[in-house]
Amino acid sequence: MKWQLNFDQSPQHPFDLAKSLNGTQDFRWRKLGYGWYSGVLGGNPIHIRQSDHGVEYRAHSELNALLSAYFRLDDEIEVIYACISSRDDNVAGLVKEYPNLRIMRQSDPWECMVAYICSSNNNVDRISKIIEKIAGNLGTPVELDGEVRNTFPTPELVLEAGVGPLEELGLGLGRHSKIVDAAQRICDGKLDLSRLAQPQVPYAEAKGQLMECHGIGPKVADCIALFSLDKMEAFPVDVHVRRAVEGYFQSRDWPTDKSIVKWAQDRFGEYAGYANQFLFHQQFNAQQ
DNA sequence: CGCCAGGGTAGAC
DNA sequence: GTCTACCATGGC
Repeated sequence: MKWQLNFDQSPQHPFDLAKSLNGTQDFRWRKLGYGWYSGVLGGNPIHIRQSDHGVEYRAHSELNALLSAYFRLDDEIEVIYACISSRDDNVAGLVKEYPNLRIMRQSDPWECMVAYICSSNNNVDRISKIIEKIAGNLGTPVELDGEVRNTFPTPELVLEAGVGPLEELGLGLGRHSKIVDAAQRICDGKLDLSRLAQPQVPYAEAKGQLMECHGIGPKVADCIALFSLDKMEAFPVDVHVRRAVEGYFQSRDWPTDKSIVKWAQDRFGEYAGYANQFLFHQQFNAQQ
C-alpha cells in the first residue's frame, strides 16, 4: 500500500530525503534506485521516496506518526538553524551550503546503541553490514514488495541467544561481548533507555548512564544521546568533527575531546548537536 | 604488503 | 588528569 506524508516546508529549507538519510546516522537505509530507499522502522518494512510536498512511502500500514517523529517534523527547524548560525559564521555558511540537513530521531535507541558500539575503529559500510548481519541472524524476516528485510532483535532476544551467535559473525574488537553486556544491563533494569529518552531526563544523566556500559565512551554515548534519546546538546567528537574544529584553536594547545565538547556546548548552546551535524557533514563530504 | 575506518580500554606515569 | 599500545576485521 502507498501513502503520502506532507511536510510543512519552509521555502528556505525544503526537506531533502537523500541528504537527510545520507547513510551517516542511521545505518539501516538501503538505496534501491529511482530515489527509493528501503528501511525497517519500528519493526515495519518501508520503502520511501522524496515527493513534491514531503515523502511518499510504501508499507503494510499507515506510518505517518512514526515518520513524523523520525524526521523530527516537530522541530522548529528555522529557529534552530537561526540559533546556531547567529553564534558562528562558519556554521552559518554551512547551514546555507547544506540547507536540507537534518538529524533523524531513531525510533529504537537499543538498535542505535548497538550500531554505535560497533562504530569504534570501523567504517560506515562495515557498520551497516554488521547491523544487517545481526538482524539477519537474530531478527524476524519481514517482507515488502518482494524484498525481505529483518527486524532488529530485542535485548531479550540477544541475551537469550548469548554470545555464541554474535561471536560467529566475526564482528571484531570484542564487539559481541559488548553487545551482550549492554543487553544484560537493559534486561536487568540497570539501563532504561525509554526513561533516558524522556525530556525531563537531562543530557548529562543520560550520557553518564550510557557510559557505564562496557564499550561506550564519551563519543559513542553522545551519538546515542543525540540520534535516539533527543538530547540535542550532545556533541559527538570523532576524527571528522575534530578536524572540522581544529582551526578554532591555537596550534600550540591541542584540545582534548572533552574540552572540545565543552567549547561546543558553550558556543552553540542547546542545539550544539545540530551544529555538530553540519561540521561532520562538511568534513565527511570533503574527504570523499 | 600497508593503511585506514564516526573509539574504548587498561596500564603506565 | 594525560599519553600509549592494542584491540579484529575488511576494503582498497
